[in-house]
Amino acid sequence: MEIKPYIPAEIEPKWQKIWEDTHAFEASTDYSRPKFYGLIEFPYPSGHGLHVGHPRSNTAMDIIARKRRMEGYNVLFPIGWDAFGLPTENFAIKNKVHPAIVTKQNIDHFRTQLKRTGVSFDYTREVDTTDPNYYRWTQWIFLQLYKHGLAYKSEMPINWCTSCKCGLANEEVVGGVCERCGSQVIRKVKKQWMLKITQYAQKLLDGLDTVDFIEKVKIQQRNWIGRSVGAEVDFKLTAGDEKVRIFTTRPDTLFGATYMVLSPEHPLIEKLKDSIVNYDACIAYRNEAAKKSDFERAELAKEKTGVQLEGVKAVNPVNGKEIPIWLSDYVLMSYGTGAIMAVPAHDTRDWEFATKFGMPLIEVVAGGDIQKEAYTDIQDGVMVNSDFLNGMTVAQAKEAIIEKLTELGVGEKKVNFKLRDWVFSRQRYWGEPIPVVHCDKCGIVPVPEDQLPVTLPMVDNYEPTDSGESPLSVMTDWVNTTCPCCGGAAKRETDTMPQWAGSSWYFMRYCDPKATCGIGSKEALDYWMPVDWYNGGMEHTTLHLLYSRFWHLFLHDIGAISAPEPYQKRTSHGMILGENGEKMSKSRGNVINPDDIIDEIGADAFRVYEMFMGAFDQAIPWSTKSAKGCRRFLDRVWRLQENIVDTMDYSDKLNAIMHETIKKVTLDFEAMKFNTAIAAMMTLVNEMYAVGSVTKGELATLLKLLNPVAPHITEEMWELQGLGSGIHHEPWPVWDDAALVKTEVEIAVQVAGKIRGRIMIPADMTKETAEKELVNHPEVQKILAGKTVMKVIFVPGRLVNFIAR
RNA sequence: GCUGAUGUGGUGGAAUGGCAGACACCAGCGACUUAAAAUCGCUUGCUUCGGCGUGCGGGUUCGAGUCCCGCCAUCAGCACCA
Repeated sequence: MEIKPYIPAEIEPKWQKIWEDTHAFEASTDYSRPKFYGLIEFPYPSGHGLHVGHPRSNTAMDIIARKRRMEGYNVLFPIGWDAFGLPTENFAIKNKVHPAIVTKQNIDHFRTQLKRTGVSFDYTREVDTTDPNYYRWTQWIFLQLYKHGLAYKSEMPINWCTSCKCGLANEEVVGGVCERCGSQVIRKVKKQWMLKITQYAQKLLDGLDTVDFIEKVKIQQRNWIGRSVGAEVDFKLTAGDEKVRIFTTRPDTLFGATYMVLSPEHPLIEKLKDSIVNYDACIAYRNEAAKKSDFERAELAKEKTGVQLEGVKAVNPVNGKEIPIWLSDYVLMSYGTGAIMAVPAHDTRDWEFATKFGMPLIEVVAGGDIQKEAYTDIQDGVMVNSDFLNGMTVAQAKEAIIEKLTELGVGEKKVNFKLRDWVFSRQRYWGEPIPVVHCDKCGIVPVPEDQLPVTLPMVDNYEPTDSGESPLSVMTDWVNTTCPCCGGAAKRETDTMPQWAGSSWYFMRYCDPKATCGIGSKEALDYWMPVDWYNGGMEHTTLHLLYSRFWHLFLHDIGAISAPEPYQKRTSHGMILGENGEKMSKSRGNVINPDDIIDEIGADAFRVYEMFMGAFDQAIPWSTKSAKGCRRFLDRVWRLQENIVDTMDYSDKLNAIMHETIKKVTLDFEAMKFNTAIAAMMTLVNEMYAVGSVTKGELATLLKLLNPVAPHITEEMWELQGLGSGIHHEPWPVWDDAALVKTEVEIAVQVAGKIRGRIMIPADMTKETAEKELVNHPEVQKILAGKTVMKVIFVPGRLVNFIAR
């Protein structure tokens, strides 16, 4: 039969319009139906537009969402814009356009591009983090955190460019110098708003046991939180009344401590100023250390540096021994207490430091060779040189020493977390204003909730200030206000929130995006939350995923949301690399624009390729040639219409493979093995061509299976074949296990594990029968000629292995 | 450095401890065509035809791409990019 040609440029816009006009993918507010909430990370609408990486996650969740609709669920699959942030602000400064205007343009561009890919987002629920109706509630959440003591101000080091005289993001610091001007960047201390995420460390850890995240995400989060059990121990000093508290995970090695190390920023240095003989050298060392990042400082491979505090020593509380105190930058103020006892015999970094500076080693756990390297094993060692601990295992010694320290009142058991509090201030314009005012009389006063949002003033100058304060600080009309408490003159907080703020609760807002009396109505939040399935990048595992879980756990605790955890299931996609195998970036010149690909092969083929190109969770280089192969596949699907047998039954020849394919595609989609699901459909189509014709029933099933991946072509063919009013609300196909049963199977014949031939046997042959009788099979006889069989191993449906001599 | 992952033909990849290379891409040959494109068909890991082959070296097992130990290489994150 003559059929019209397949022209994606005609059918794709046609169906996109029909879906929009019929509200096909809008979530229903019929809360009696079973729900499915599928989520992708909302994009940052950058000026460069969509790149081919975005559609990977989008299409994957789109497949799941479309399949769920066909399975009868009320599906929420929303989209929004994470639109505050540094790149937009920098673009705006450079090009003299207001960030709000840039943002609007970028969002419009992104939306247009996204719509072309045919993703079934519910665009009526769009969320934009820069919309005052949205950030009003971001500010509200901040106030709740503040009221519950989880937001506080603290001195924190920031990156400070000595030439631009402004604070820099880590990303703007390249190799220790300012990305813009190349001048040296130092760490400068500034008062910053902090969120006490550490108070939720244990809850964030425990919650992981209740959710279905892929294992590597759970492991990364657990390691990031970094719970470790140890002890805090007080060391007296030989000068002054001060004590130094140290944290250690190895209190059992206390008798092996030969010196102490303080972080160069440790406040004790100031307090002991008068007792320290070489105070100037200590300050010089601290200034040197300020030039390095924590990351550089903690590096194991680097040469250890340090300076000894002269004039003061520390006293080991268990044996009264005096040990020297050093400053070294490998001890960070941000972890533990900023001070350690150094046990060079049993800690690698201490060992390196001690070897370099000639500090003594005392072996307290026997079993290694401490002259060669630190002995860090905690399983097999036995305590020595440790007074009352001698002869104990490491585990026993830990218990015993903690008991002793507690008894003496010089230490205690301590759970410590690597997780640090969240630096929440930015000295930037393009972010949510932090809703507090500073009053000379009343101090920090939160803006009353009914006065939210505190809107960003629309002004012309949002460039960084020389003082390092936020650009908002020079907008006196906005800054000067009255105190909500006493009515006197007060000043607004001029720091803004980080981009993380808006992205920490957007998934809640989708449930009820236009709510005006809260983050969303209780009814909507109760129905939709938690997110059933959240797919995103591995790069968001430790920060965004933890921050947003923290906010959600907190909102649950104050009764604002019922579900305890925000995400029931979390999966991850791999990054799409350029054709040269490198990360796509403008500077490398290897960026692929989806618009170009869609122009060339159509959105459906683009989607098929995005899903077919490789394992979903792996990084894959892009290949435009391979993408064209996917277009060929759709052409072949289209041309199946040339030879159709008008029956809804499956033909005998294709019945088995039809059911196999339904099963494979159904299960593979759920496991996000999209590449093998598509391969199975390709195999089915190849088989249909081998048969020479398809029945209308076979074609209908193929179209339904393919619809989530290639929605436009399948809608068009469904209509052309007169199969109904829209494939997207057809029921998902089911397979019949009975149709999969085979009477005969081919198995491999091995001799001593090596393949020697293949034979056909009845599919239901039992292990006993096979092991007894397969030796007599004529083919097997040939293979085994002249050998004596010692043992037979039979694996049903797979192989038989003869151990023979 | 720390944490997590990855390594299989010319390329992307497939394979509950059980027939390595499914499905594609590229390339080559053939058909159709005045010709080209498109399409269709065939070939396609290496091989001295014995075999050899899943980054390298060991191990467990009747059997290892898959499990264990030790290396090497690459990628992601490292808290102010999001």
